[in-house]
Amino acid sequence: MFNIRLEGKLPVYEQLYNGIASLISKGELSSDDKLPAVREVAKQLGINPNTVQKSYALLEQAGLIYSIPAKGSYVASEGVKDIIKKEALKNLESALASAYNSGIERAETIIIIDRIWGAEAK
Amino acid sequence: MFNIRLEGKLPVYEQLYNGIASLISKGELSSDDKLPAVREVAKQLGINPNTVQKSYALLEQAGLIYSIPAKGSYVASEGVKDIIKKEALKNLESALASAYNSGIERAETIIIIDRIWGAEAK
Amino acid sequence: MFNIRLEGKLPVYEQLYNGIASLISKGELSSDDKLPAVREVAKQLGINPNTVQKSYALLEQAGLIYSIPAKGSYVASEGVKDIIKKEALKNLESALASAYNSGIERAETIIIIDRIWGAEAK
Amino acid sequence: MFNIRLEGKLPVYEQLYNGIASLISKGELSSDDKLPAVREVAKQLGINPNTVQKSYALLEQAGLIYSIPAKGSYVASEGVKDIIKKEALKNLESALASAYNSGIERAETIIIIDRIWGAEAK
DNA sequence: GTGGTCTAGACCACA
DNA sequence: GTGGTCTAGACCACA
Repeated sequence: MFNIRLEGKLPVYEQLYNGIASLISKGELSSDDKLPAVREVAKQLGINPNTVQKSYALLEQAGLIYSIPAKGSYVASEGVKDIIKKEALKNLESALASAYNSGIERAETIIIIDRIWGAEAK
Repeated sequence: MFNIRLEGKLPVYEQLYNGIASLISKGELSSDDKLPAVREVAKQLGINPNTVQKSYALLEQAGLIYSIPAKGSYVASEGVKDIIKKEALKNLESALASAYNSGIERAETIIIIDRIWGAEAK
Repeated sequence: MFNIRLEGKLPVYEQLYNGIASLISKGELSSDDKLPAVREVAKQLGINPNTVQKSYALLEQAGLIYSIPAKGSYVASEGVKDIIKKEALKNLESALASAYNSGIERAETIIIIDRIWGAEAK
Repeated sequence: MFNIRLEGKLPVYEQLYNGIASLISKGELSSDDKLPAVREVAKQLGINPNTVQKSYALLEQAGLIYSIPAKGSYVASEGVKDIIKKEALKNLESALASAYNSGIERAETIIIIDRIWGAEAK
């Protein structure tokens, strides 16, 4: 159900968190859509239900989803995308400031940006 | 002794961590340099010694400084700057990826970059 | 709730860390189990909440538990027992090597082992 | 001068600490023997002088050596071997207790012991 | 109620 | 004087 690749060295629950947040901001998951059950996701991705549970808990804590006990978890309604965007912006500013402080050059960050957004943006 | 401004909503111990890491990567603190005592920093910045202690503990854990009880804390020796830079790069890539995923435009990130690095870099 | 004795000269937060890790590897605490609240443990053991907080933070850092603010702390999911065992084995090998280097006799270590594991194991 | 191999994943300063402590307990370094200068050791082992400095500081703190500024560092006189042995014993007991707690079998520890002390001890 | 942060202040071992 | 540990107690955001 979830088209999410787990890879890299970040904690699995964090990758899953980011993956779901990404699906929401891309519009592949809309307000009030039901998320697949914790056990479902666990089985499909081959990870432990507790790990999925943790990601869901963090998503709820961040206001991106809401859970109704014994019913399921749903994408939150009010301006979810904005919440995600704001959170991402905050992290970005913090990471950019740290990068600047540690002597990383402006040019280096632009290279990463072009790689991610695609250089076509020229 | 430390020229560090504490502001914003990040935890104080985290700001202090970043501030000291920044001084190291800027070369204002070099390998072998002694850091001011925990209580010294606390008094100067008007914060609690425990908070400073926490920052120092995190810096030691990250390999940026080492502490000898009853002696003091010192900037670590082996490639400290590189450690800081690598850590910052990893955070940056992660934050940029999240930003992209959440629909932030390339132009928006450039604006932040210009604000931090200074637009003169043109 | 926790059946843990605090004694000896190791820091309290370390004894508590070891005690909880031990409960997990003995199976008295299983994946997904909720740990008693920080304040709860503090009251029961007669120690300060901050000290418990420190132990919980170290356990989380070691990947043995995970904490969700305003929810609680839970035993981590993936192979917690293995993590504990591996860590213990590493420490053991290191300590035994140091013991050998410092001239401790084989017989002396066996005496300690018999005291801990119980000589009945014969 | 020092016949010490640095390898494995322990911090270098810790390996150096253990190596020197081992030389002392084996009698290859005796009371009041002069240790090679920090820079000497650093050059010979290809590591940073600060790292050596840290090991020396820890050895002094542990009472194994004493340093006379501008003269050098010397192996301590009173019962150095006993100090090392006591410290090793303390670590050993702690590690064995953790091993027991985490479900490691008595037999497993004996295997390691035989490997280190040599099975000839039969 | 819960984890997390922070202050104020004490004590310890060690140099 | 120094790093480190600990108590007592407050406040915060969040559920």
